[in-house]
Order: sequence, then C-alpha cells, then structure tokens
Amino acid sequence: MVKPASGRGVRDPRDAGATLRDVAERAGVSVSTASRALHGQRRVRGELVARVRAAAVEVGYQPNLAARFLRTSRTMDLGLAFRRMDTPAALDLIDGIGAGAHEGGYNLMVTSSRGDRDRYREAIQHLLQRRVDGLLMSSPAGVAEELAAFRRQGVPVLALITRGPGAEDLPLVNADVAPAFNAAFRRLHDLGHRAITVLTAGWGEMPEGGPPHQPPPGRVHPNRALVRTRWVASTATPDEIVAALRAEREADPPSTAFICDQRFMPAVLDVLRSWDMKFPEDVSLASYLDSRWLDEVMNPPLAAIHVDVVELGVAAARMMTKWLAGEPPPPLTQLGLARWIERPSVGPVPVL
Amino acid sequence: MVKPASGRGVRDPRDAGATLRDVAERAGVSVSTASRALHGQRRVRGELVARVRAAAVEVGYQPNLAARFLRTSRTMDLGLAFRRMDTPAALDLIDGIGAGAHEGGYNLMVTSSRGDRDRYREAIQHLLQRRVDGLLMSSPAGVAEELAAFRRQGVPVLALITRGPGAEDLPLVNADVAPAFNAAFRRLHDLGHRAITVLTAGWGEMPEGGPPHQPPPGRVHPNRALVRTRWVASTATPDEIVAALRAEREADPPSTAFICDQRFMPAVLDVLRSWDMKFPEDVSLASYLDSRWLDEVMNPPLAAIHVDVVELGVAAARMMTKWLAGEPPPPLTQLGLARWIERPSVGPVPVL
DNA sequence: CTGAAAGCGCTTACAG
DNA sequence: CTGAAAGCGCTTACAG
Repeated sequence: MVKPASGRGVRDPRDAGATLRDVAERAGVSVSTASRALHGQRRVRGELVARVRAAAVEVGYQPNLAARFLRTSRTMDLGLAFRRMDTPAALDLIDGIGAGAHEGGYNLMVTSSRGDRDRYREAIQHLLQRRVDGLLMSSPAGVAEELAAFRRQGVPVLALITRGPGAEDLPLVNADVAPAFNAAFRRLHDLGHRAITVLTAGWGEMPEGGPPHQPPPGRVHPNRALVRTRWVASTATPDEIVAALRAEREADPPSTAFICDQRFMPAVLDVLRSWDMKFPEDVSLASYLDSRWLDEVMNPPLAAIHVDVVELGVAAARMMTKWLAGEPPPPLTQLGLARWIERPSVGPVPVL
Repeated sequence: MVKPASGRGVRDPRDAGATLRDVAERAGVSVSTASRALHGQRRVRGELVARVRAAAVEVGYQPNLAARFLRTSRTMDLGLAFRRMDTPAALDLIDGIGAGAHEGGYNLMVTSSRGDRDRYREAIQHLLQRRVDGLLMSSPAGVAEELAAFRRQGVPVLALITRGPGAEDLPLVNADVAPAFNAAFRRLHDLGHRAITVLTAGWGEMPEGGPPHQPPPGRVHPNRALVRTRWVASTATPDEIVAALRAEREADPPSTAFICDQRFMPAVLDVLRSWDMKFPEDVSLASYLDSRWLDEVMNPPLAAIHVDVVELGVAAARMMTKWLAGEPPPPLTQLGLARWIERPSVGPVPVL
C-alpha cells in the first residue's frame, strides 16, 4: 500500500514545485538534514550546509509556506482589512503598517471590499481561515460575529483610526486629534469666527456615534466659539452634503468656518463653487486629514488637521508585533501625531 | 507508536482552532463524511449534512486553508504587487482587481513596498511561497529573477499599466491611451498650441524607455503640433521637475501646453506657482490619469486623460481567472478605457 | 452513502 | 551531527 520512495522518480526537478525532498535527494542527505541546513536551526556540518544550499538553488526550491505553517502554526502574516479605501490616506496607512510589519519579520496582506458589506465579512473570515497571526482593521464596524471568531481562535485584532458598532471592545490605535482641533478652533476664533462646523464621517449604522475624542455636537468651546459637529455617512451623496452644509449656513448663528473630512472635500468644493462662495473670502475651510494629493494641489492651499498616517501605521504594526510577542496593547492608544496646519484657505470672518 | 484517537480527548472544543475532527466527533461521523458534508461534494445523507453543519457551528469550526491547499494545491488566492503606491489610482486598481477576483471566487492579497526594491522582491517571493494561484503586478520592473521563479512553478503573472526592464515578456494589460492623447493633441493644436510636452514617469533604470503606445520623443504629430515627451523618474525630486519644465519652456519652440503624469502634479503646480504662471492664461495644463482626489478639487478644474482604472482592474482580474481556467491572455491587451476630458485648465495659446 | 487510509510538504522531538 | 518517523489538518480515491 505504501508508495515506494522512487514513485516520483521520473519527475523533472525543474517541473512545478521542487520540494524539500528533491533538495535532499540532490544533496544526498535526509529531508531532516536538508530542513535544518536551510533553516540553520541546529548545528549541521558546514560542508553539508553548503551542499544543501547549492542543491536548493539548483532545483529552484521555494519552500511551501502552507506546509511549514501546518507544522509551526505561525504564518508570520498580518492581515489589514479595509471596508473601503476612500481616501488617499489609506495608501499611507498601508505603507506604514507594511513597514512596521516588515520590521518585525511579518508580511502584510491587505484586503479591501469597496464598501460591500458581505465581501468585507468574507474577506475577514478568509484572513482568519488563512490563519493570519494578527489582524489590523481600519475603522472596523459591523463585524461582531467575525471578530468573535477571531477571539475564539485567539488571534489578536487591533482597530485603527476609529471603531464602529460591533467593534467597540477592540484595542484602538489612533491619533490624538483633540489638541489639533483645539488649535484650529482657537485660531478660527481669533479670526473672528463664532460658529464653526466640523463635517465628519459617521457610520451608516450609527449617525450619532463616531470617533471618540472629537468635539461633541453643539458644544460651546472654551474659547466661546460655538462648535457644531455634523455627522454625515461616509457614503453620503453630494445631495446629502449639500443639505448638511446648507443647514449649517442657515443655523443660528450661521457657520462661517468648516473643517471637513477629507473624503467629502470634492463634494464640498463643488457645493461652494455652485453657491459662488470663495474661500477664505466668504468662508474659511480646512480639511480633516491632510494629503499632498488633496492639498498641495489646491488654490488657495487648504488648511488642515494634519495626521502623520504613515507613522500611525508603523506604530500600530509595532504594537501588533509586540502583542504577538506577549505584550497586549492598552485599550486605547492616542498618538501625538496630529497638528493644525494653517494655510490660506482660512481667513478672517467675512463682514456682512 | 500510533497515538490513540482519543489522545486529544481532554481538549476543550472551544479552545483555539476547532478542527474538522472535532466537528466529526461532535456529529458522530467520520472525518471523511464531515468533510464531504461541509464541502457538499458527493452525495451525503441529508440528515447527516445538517448534523455536521450544526456541529461545525457549535464548535466554531474555521477550516484551515493551509491544510486544504496542501491537498488540493490551489489556494484560490491572487497576489497583487505594487512597487509603490504613489497615486490615488492605486486605490481604484485594488478595488477593481478585488472585485474581479471575487467574481471568480478568488481572494486578493495586496502588497506594497514603498519603493524599497529589496522589500519588493521579498514580497513577491513571499507571494510565491504562499503559492498564490496567480500574480498581478502593477508596473513591474527589476524582478527578472523572481519572475523566473514564478515561471518555474508554473504560476501565471500578469503585468498591469506598463512593464519595465526585466518584465518585458509578461502579458500586459493596460488602457489604450493613444486615441485619448491624440484627441488632446488635436484639441490643443486647434487652440493654437504648437509645442506640447508630455511629462511622464519613466523607470529609474530606463530613462529612455517607458510605456508603449505613447508618442515617442520629439515626434511631429499628424496635426503638426510638435509633441515632446519628457521622461522623469517616478521618484523625481521637485528640483528635477523644475529642470524638466524649464528645459521645455526654453526649448525652441517653447512648450505652451503640458500633459503631466498625475503623480507629478503637486510638484508641477508648485513650480508654476513659483514662476507666477497661471493656467490656462499662461500655460495649458492637463493630467495624465484623472482622479477625483486630484481634479475635482482644483481650481480651475484640471483637464485630463481619463482612464477608468477600476474597470481596468476588473478586466485584468477576469483575464487572470480565465488564464487559470486554461485560457492564456494575449501578450498585449489594450482596453478602450481612456478618453480625453477637457476642462478649463486648457485654453488658447497665450499671445506673447 | 460512509469510513479507513494515504498523502500534500514541511518541522521537530527522538534515537542513534 | 544525522536520519527515520510522526504529525500538522485537510481531501480524495478506494473499498465496503
């Protein structure tokens, strides 16, 4: 019943997939020795190491990571899941996490789902079945069930930026944006603005919730400017943006300054243009999240709450690798990576 | 020597990683039957199917894809490798390929390397060792060795957008941009421009090469405008951009219209601003590749060679899944996905 | 329709 | 220092 060892004798070693056994045969050693020689774990005679290495090159050996993992139960893979990548900042995040993961010997597997909820859940589950050692999720939401599965398997999961419904108890890494927002409010107040609107992205499922540590709706700020926060679904249509802006302009007192989530910027600019409003003459405008793709290009240049997203990613990845080494992260990490950058899109409040 | 089947009897099934065997035990069937019931391959008694399914849920079974793959030698994973993601278009590409892959039952694994050559090569090799069923590469270059390994393993590789040195013989999928460029040239000629510069991204390694099917340097176009193509390394510093633009302005005849690769746009705008040149008054400007992140935001709005990158990605992924089904792609696929979109950033040639 | 067994390609105690 | 053997978790002929 046992297939003889010579069973694959006719196989061309340059065929698909040379295996460790091919390497061993070629080097005239056992599979165990070949494995050790390649992995350099335990002492192997130097001469043999060289012979095995050479054999590996000759047959074009590429280790099968799936097989290795089956034994070691460590994939050295980290997953990064986006619900959608709707902002150039996603690129920075990927870059940063990729660098941080690489630093710790991990490989990064990114997955995105264009906002399709089912695909998102599938993707996450796939990552689990792929047995990633850890999962990072950018603004997770609506995946309580999948996360429970990760918990059952004992796979660490880290939330980035914000955590939405169904992900509240994940450790969160984000930038501490409060000081930057406060600096912005203070500055705008100095410029005479008395009502400021923060137009920010909420969850489709939770219009009243959102990122922690941002000014709550309708709060009068210490500097006595009225700061109104208006949540708009991250998938908002231009019409919804129009409605939101109009409401803020017609409120009492009307907002004269807006800090808008970067992803809404195209729509916002469109609306202002159609209303024939210029900035900073008619309204002061700033972006939440800065990006050379959005801001260096604008005329006038756009003020921004700038967050170093690459560094945020690096820090998050490091946190994950530490976690995998046994050091779990705190429930909330707020990185001092945000600052207010003033540019000519903000100016004195217009005189009416 | 053989461990009895009850050897892991004390194991808590809600422990890390319930296995198919746990499911089988719970359902009171053999592992084979459990596998068949779950996978639905061959006929299994309906009652058993239900029992096994229930058992799987109860123990929180998550199949181990690595183990499955080891048997089937199909991962159902597609790899997508970027050297760097330096443009918002990368997001569209990921979205499109992800959708197309999903359509064919494949999962997409994205990897980027911030332009670090070694990390790029490592990442690709990792994908190979992960045994992706196919690899898509955005503008591959400088990885001849790694590609040879893929060839040896019989894993299909598709190049997207362009193919650089060391990747020339990969099947390429891109957009047929020639008609769009020609439309742009024609239009600019009609507007009185007689010298037009295309500022495009070349390979660091191959300043004179680059994407096929674009106008060669210094060619007089049928409409008799002089079209000069100037290659700039995709990693060009602002100084290099300045130098390139200056040379084109001081050439004879001087260029009065520029079509610039999107990734250079921030730098280009910066230069024009510092020269106190406005568009379209002093110079006509267009972008190669359109993006709402770059163009909707500009004032005046930027004309562009628009390419539907999402569709390009979908088409490429489909091509790959067909390939995996036995139908190899042609060496070159040019999709009719590009068109010239005129916007106010182009205008009549200035009178001097 | 169902089960026992082999085997995918590795790694790693365990003996020698 | 080296090799034979077991086993990771699956799937799939092969018998019954």
